[in-house]
Amino acid sequence: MGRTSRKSQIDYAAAARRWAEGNKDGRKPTIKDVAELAQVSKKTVSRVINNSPLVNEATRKGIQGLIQDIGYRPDPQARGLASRRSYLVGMISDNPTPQYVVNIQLGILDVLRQTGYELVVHPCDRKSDTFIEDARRFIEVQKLYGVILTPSVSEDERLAEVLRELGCAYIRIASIALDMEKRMIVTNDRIGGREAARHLAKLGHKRIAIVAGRRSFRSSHERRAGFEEGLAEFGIELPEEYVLQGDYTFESGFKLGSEILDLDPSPTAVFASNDEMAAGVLQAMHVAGQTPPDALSIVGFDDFETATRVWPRLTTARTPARKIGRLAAERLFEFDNDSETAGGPNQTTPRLIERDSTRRSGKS
Amino acid sequence: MGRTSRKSQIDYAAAARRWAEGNKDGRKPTIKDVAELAQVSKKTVSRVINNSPLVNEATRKGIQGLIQDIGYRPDPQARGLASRRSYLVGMISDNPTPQYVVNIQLGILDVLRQTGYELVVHPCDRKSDTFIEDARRFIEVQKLYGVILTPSVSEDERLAEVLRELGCAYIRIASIALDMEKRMIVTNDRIGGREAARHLAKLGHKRIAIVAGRRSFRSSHERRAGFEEGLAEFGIELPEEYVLQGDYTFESGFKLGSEILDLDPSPTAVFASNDEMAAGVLQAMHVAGQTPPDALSIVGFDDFETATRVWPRLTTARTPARKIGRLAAERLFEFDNDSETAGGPNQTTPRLIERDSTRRSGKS
DNA sequence: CGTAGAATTGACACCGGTGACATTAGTTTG
DNA sequence: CAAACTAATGTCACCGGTGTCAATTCTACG
Repeated sequence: MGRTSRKSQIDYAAAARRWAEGNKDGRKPTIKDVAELAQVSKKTVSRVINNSPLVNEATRKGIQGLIQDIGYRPDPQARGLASRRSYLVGMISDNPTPQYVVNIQLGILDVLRQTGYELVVHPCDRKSDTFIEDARRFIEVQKLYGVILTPSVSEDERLAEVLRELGCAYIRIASIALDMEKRMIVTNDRIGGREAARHLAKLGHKRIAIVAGRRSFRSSHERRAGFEEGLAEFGIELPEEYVLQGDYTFESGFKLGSEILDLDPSPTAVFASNDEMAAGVLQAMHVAGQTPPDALSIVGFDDFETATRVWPRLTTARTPARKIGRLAAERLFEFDNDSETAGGPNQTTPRLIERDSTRRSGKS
Repeated sequence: MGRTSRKSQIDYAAAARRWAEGNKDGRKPTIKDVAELAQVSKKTVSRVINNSPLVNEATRKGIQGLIQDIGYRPDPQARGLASRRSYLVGMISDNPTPQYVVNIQLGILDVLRQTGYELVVHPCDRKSDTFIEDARRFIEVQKLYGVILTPSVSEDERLAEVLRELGCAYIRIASIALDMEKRMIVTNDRIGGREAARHLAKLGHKRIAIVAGRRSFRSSHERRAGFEEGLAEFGIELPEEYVLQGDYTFESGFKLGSEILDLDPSPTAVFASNDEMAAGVLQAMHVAGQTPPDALSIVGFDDFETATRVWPRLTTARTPARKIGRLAAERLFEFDNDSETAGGPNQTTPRLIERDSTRRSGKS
């Protein structure tokens, strides 16, 4: 290999200077300009842009330099039109927690920044009856390169079906594997729930309640299942009246928090399956004149900002949202591999962050 | 006007049926297909799509129906390529508060949804030395239709200059008018600061401190200025030692909160110029064993989620973020008017929300 | 009724790239 | 040295629209 270029040497630097000269009016260079300056066809420049292996090394280097020098940027619209794709990645979400959404976005962008792709955000309402239709149009019309789905839309099988049908790459972020490995980022909420239970059990708590999220959410189910597993390890029962049904909102946490106060025998600890509800429970305690963790230890889930803003600061299982976004974007770009397995890490594990809302049982 | 179409009547409905017949393979229709079915040129269909007035009413109606029936959607890439524009709106932000960012996004999307435009998010770091260059590339390469700038990037004059130079429509969200009216959404933070002061003064407080934000932020300056105005109305002095310099972060609020405790004579109230810092002050009180508003009334600013999550819930001046996003997007689409004035409302005013973190001075 | 002016429509090149396929040049093989 | 490859590059139509300007059809009017 390593044949030298077949044409007489081109002075690319000189070509770049020539361009600078002849372009006083500041026109943006196109592929045609590059081709002419480099004395090759547009197609060869196109190959360089797309890292095609079918280009002589010397030619490639020269053209790359030229592109740098004159500041040529391929037009994504033209590229997309011709190749029936786009350089856009969509994020479809219906999660009401800004903290989560923004951090996932940031994680995705950490990766996209290096690729020249852009992120188009698309919140949605899964309950709308045009939801699937709207999403389909969005994906089809924009010819999205890929889509990242956050909970709970990520759990929607109809949407996944549409994505497959359209041949669009996609990654589903969820708490369990709902799809082929390469299409999932699994957050292992079950482990987080287990850690929460273990933490409280180790602190000597026996009467522990749970404020659960909506049953239809996988994460809610997983967090609870993990929690029960953790309790079981310590031989702790979870009586039915200790299971409070919330919906991940602060308000539901607040309401259930008051109910906890009426429980008899009263629990000494609660696991709220997200921070919002934990904050709600906490506030209910304050309103009732209690000061956790005196009478009640509280563990949350997610470690979003709220966890450190409230007092006492919440012990909570951290969901590494930004990292999740990053992984999702990374996997998205390896999606075209033919196998079903992921091309890299596709799991994250919550870690328990101990703060001030939990303490040893009995101490007061 | 109202001349009838010159060609013999076309049965558009029949044409649509014919399409459905001949398209068993589910190909997406293009403008060419529509044109052939309607027996007009592509250009006429193009005119219909773009609401050109140069189309006979009957023809327009027929083609519109046909487009509906066969589900034709113009390709934004092709449109953009030919007309040297795009159907993308950018949001450039460097605000660290997820609550704010997401709500602005939602507001923008409320408007975009009806237009077929999509939102591309672009967080940035104003301190990076390639910031301007990066932003320019983003805007130029994507040929953004318009850009919405949130504080504090919205205050960056270099960026505004780039936008103007590129002929890109843009809206700056900021607390004072920094630009032509049609390019601004003004949030009137000064009024919010004034309301905060009035509220505390009316409650009988005389010794009131302020936790200010970074001096270089306009909002911070405005909030403080308004606050001082409000105090002045009631003849209240703001001694220098009552001005604590923070930076809008929770941590700075926390740190300054402890310092407030050491002040002598100690203030009976504080105005923290955003909720994050207010929450920090509040937490510092808790850590010191105090329970606001007993010894210290606290007023925040923004009314983001944090305000209602902490205990006591914060009295605060509400920044209607989603509405701000909505207004910004609306104004963006009226941008092409030749005048310098805004085509609709371009101001919002914070409203004081009274909660539990403030009370009458002296009561304890 | 011929003609000017307004209303409508069309022809065609072009936006800036890429796909499919052809071509050319250098290398290896028999 | 011809044949058969391989490597490198080019040709040209086309992606799906829009801009420019010309052409056609009406309507109004002298």
